[in-house]
Amino acid sequence: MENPVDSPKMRYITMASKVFAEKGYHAASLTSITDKLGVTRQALLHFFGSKAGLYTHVMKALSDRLLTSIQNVEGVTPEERLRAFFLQLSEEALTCPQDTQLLVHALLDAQETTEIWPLKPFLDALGALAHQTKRWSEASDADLFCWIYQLLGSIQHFAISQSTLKGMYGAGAFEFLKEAHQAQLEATLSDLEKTPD
Amino acid sequence: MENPVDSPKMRYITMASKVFAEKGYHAASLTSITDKLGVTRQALLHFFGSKAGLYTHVMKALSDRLLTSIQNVEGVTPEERLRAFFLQLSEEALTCPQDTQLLVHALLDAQETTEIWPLKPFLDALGALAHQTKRWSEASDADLFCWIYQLLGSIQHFAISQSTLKGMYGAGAFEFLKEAHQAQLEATLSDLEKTPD
DNA sequence: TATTCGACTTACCATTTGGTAAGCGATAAC
DNA sequence: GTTATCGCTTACCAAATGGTAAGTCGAATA
Repeated sequence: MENPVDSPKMRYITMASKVFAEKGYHAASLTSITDKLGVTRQALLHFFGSKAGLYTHVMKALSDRLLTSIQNVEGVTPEERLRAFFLQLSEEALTCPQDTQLLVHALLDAQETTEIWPLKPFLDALGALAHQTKRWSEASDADLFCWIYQLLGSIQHFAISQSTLKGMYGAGAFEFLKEAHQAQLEATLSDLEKTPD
Repeated sequence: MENPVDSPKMRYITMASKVFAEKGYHAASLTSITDKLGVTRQALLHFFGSKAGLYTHVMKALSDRLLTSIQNVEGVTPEERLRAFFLQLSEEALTCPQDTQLLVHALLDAQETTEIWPLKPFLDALGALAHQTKRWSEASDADLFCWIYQLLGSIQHFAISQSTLKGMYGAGAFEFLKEAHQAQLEATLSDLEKTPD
């Protein structure tokens, strides 16, 4: 099984991911994707059959990336790994918000369409990791999940708000917000050292 | 100045808000809005000039609703009012996620288009209220804002994830998640009674 | 009664959309 | 040398989109 990153198919998925992330599924036309690649629309249709087919591949790639990111995170103890994961996620969501945008778009679109849940493996893996920490080993699945989801929510919501916040308060003020956001995240993560009440 | 809720213009804005919330700006066609109203597409164009014009009115109405919701919240002390506001927001985001979806769609679209910031008055009012609490009276604007935005983020992210979570884990399991989410929110809000470290 | 005006509608249009059908040129297999 | 396959392209299409222009029709106004 060959899966080179520079194969045409992969190049198309990569570019499509960018455009879908920026504009969302409906606003992203096949032409707007292929224009940046120097090929015609039909190149995409040749490989993926339809726009929906392309989107499925894009979401699969996103799912794989998310899962890989949590599997490859550095650290010895579960606490270290979980902490490192969230810090890494926060930084990437701010510097390269593509995957976050893709994911939030998918959440919003979920009501109309989706039948598959590309982020389930990711969430399950994250839950399994958290469950190994002392803080959450005894907790209920619901409590654990909500703690995780709260972190994800505040990180991703802040990330997709970037342009809006810069526009409202200025790029300078946003730098302070980023620092405060980071500090707050680390404060929440330091709870991992504690045992439950 | 007359502004009855059942004027044609208002009916159009209300319905357009629903459709824009569900599908987002690009996927929502004028026809998909007017079909549910029993009028033709041109009725909208007559009142609002263009689709973009309609969307502007929709966002203005959203902005007004958000601002009103914080001004009308019940409670005597700032702590009570802020607490009540977030609890009310969380409940409404879950039972009637329309405004939340509208807002998140707007955040995602912000990079391409928007030049106006409909939620700035809302955020400013929320910040002003929080600043009156003992917990935050001495804090920096950035720290205060991030605390608010973290709450907003987790509430709204959880709300737009509703269908996805139900699809992934089942409607029954989601009820437990909702309880845990609520409990977690109240725990965070109880921090308001404390003074800063 | 005549006129204006608001709230639409019918008719029409250019553009863009996703999708189908068929073909083409280079490389690889036989 | 012929054939098949891969990775596309050109040509074409029906449907939907936002938008313009002009007209209709009832109620308010003069």
